[in-house]
Amino acid sequence: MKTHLPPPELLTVTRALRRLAQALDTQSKHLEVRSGMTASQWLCLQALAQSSTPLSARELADWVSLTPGTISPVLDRLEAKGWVRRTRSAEDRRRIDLEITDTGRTQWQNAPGVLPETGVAQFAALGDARRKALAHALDDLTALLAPRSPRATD
Amino acid sequence: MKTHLPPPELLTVTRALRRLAQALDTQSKHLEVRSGMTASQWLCLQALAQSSTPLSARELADWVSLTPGTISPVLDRLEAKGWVRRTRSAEDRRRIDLEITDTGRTQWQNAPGVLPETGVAQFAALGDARRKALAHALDDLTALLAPRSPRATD
DNA sequence: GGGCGATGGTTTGACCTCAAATGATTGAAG
DNA sequence: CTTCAATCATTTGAGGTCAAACCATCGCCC
Repeated sequence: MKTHLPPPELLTVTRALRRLAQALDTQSKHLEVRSGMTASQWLCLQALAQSSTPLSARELADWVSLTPGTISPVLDRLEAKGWVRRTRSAEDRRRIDLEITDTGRTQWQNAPGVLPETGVAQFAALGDARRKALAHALDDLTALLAPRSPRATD
Repeated sequence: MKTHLPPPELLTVTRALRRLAQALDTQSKHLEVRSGMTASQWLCLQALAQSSTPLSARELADWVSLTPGTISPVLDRLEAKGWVRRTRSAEDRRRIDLEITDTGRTQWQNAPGVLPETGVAQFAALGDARRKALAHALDDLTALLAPRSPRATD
């Protein structure tokens, strides 16, 4: 029996999460018109830009916390724009080696991030302690609500 | 020039937000197989269930923080299942009066929420102060990152 | 060498989301 | 009364997301 009725804060949390999710989506669209890349594409580029070695599709998917099926069409678009290179691996012909191209790297560097800039600026302007507190609280909440860690590697 | 380089907490925040967004999506799929309704559908039902008077499409859209164009197909599916009723308003024939049906209400009441139950339980089990603190922090962050309040009414 | 299960990537089907375009209907201004 | 801009809902087009089905390839075992 569900004795404990839900605490009132739950509504607040739900609302806030929805708004955040929506903000992420909105920023993604904004990013798209400004830089020609969506948030997912940005994230993939980031992962590839920061990796020293080529990634396989699964590795990239793990890195950005998405499924291989999801990033496949994303990579199609990135490849079409000439921002990533897909090459079949020589050793294991099932694998695809993913690499960012030079133009892809440039595009990524010049693009605004996945969070709205004004928000980021305000966040950065907060005091160090306050920032840490917010980040920590959000992390805690994430641990509660998104328990299945997408990366068991840490 | 972007003088202040981003604070390190930003990466944490970004990651956490992505995981939360993904958790919401996952829960939505889960909700779908368990109750035959997705998160958006659940939210629409909730709004209609809690409103004493019929809502127009725009009012409902505002309430759930979505656009009219988004909820239109959602309502199609809810109507097809017989969980909401769409009736053209008599006074203003442009308007659609949206109402939840009895079966819709029952379905909504019996469905798990839009947040993963285990997470909700853990959250509820926290101390009152801790809960409030988390909710408040999340709210602050939302105010920063999702400034365009969808509801100026409070 | 010939199966055969495991692994890697892609495709499919169903849904969500938004901005912009469309079609109806209203209300106000001539 | 007619017109015309504003408002309401829906449709369209482009993307994202997942699970599950699919095909290719590898590696092992006989």
